[in-house]
Amino acid sequence: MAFSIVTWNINSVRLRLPIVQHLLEMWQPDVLCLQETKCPDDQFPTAAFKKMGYEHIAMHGQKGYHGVATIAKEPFAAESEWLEFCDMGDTRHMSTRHTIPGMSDPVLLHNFYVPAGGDEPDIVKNPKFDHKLKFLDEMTDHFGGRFKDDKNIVVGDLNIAPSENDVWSHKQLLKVVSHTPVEVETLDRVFKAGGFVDLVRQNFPEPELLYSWWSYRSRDWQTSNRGRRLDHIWSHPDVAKHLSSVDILSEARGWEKPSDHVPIRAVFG
DNA sequence: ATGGTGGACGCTCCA
Repeated sequence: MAFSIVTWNINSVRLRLPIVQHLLEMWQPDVLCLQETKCPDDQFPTAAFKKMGYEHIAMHGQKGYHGVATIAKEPFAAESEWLEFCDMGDTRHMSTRHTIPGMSDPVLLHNFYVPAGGDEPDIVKNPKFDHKLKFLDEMTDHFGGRFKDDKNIVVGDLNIAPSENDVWSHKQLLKVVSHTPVEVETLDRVFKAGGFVDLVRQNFPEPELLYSWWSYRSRDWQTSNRGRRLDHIWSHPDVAKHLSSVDILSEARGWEKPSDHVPIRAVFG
């Protein structure tokens, strides 16, 4: 029995509700993790999801910025604590426990929206870049500490394209926030602390070019194809063993009023 | 070297 998890930075769940519904009809995932919902919890379009058979919703949102939500067909347990990164109070993380058929232990599914980090890759001149690196350091602490005995899955917009095959031009992006060596190294410490497997790369090995995001500031995203792989799905090796396929839905970048990110799906079993 | 677009909010910030 297959079980699928989708992650998507939706850039306003209320504005994008039609394309979210389209995705649910198309893929019917068991679990959908959204980032950048930009929606306070009491204004989340809960009824629209319930009407589509997604009756179980946990969210952690705020007015105007950030916000994550995890939506499922079957019941799950939401962890009551969110990581309060850097004491900013930003809604950038939530975690939920799910039972996946064929797996003996429940998984702990982390839904992340890592800070973008501003324009300049300098921690002195740019406090947002400093915040991004500190946020990642706190992730490393948590995966080496409180979550170390869990079967973790990490999904979300991590706002870093780690490999040279995750960007349209490695050379031209080395000094661009999202692909700088210090970000890649800091993210790699998170990855190693959790003992993770990159499920997307397990399915599409290097050197295949993979992108999940194309800027809005481009005349024709498809022709110029200057993308970056900012969205990720990682898991504990015991979970990775059950991976059967991964899909990156690039065509969603061309949908009506698109997000600048596209959905990624991992299928288990 | 610069600007390009888009969303939320409310006369501006963030990506």
